[in-house]
Amino acid sequence: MNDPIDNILQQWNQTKPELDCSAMGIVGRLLLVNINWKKKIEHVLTDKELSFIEFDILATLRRNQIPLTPTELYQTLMLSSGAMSTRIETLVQRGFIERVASEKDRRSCKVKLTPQGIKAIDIVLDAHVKNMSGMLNGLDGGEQKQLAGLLKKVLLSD
Amino acid sequence: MNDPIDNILQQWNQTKPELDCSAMGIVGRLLLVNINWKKKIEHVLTDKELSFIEFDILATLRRNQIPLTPTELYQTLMLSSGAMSTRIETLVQRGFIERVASEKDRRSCKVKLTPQGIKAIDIVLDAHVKNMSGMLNGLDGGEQKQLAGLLKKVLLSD
DNA sequence: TATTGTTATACTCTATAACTATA
DNA sequence: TATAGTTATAGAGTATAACAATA
Repeated sequence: MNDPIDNILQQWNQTKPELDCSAMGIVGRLLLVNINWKKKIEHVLTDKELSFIEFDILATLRRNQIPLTPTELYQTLMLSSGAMSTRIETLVQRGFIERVASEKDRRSCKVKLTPQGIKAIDIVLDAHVKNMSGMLNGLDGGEQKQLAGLLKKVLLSD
Repeated sequence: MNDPIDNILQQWNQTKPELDCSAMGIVGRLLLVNINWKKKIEHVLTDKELSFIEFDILATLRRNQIPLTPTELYQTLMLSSGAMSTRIETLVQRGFIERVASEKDRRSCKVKLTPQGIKAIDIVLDAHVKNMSGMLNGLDGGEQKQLAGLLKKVLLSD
């Protein structure tokens, strides 16, 4: 059975037979799976009126249990400070988070989930986890473990 | 050995022990590998003054061997017609491609690589393939085949 | 002087829809 | 009427740098 990448590799093979496409077969497939999965994830999040990065901020706060500074957040989520400020502000205005002034350092603040924010992220998280399970339906349990292991190996080799 | 996702899963486990994180371990790792790999790919392409989508257009034309219409291009590359028009125009102005008027349908045209465009994409492609091979250094040959197979299975189950 | 966080600015990229020409 | 491709517009999102307050 052929997937979309098989067709691309076949075209390359006909055009440039000397080209070694083995790496392209892996990288191309991973990028394509990423596109498909991201669409499915965003579909669930949009349903709850959250962007991917907004979800990431709320989820990061939730699983850390303690409030984080804007600096910690933009470093964790690989965003500029300015972009993080904007995101924080819109989440504050929607009642999901609040800024708590620091007592030790008066330049700084902690970003904290509101009770409403906790409720919202818990609901979205539930839908998100179910959604991800569905995305993996094509693999059995053993294959899922295998895939996780291979991806982990790639991450650790970076 | 722990990767970044292990830490996230551990935090979730402490915060919400009832949450089944097995799917998150796979999806999270794939999204993270995608971020890392895309950065590396874009580093090589930027070096040659090409964006990812510009590279994709040139590569699509190269491996198809025959010129394609703008419509075929934006459908293949999942872009709007307007966005594709803009991309085509900048590539024309840089001498990589040209529009050839269709004889059969005077509304239409074919987008064709110039000799300079072919030379450019061939050089970039070479660097790109080498780059991708390097990205897979952490896996041996058997593991690479395994990963390709698992990703293919995911794509075919969508 | 350096750092925290915000604000102002400008830039890139896109989708949408209006538009032209042709089928 | 429908379609191919372009153009005009507006929106989302970002990084950068200037900025104010504090260390």
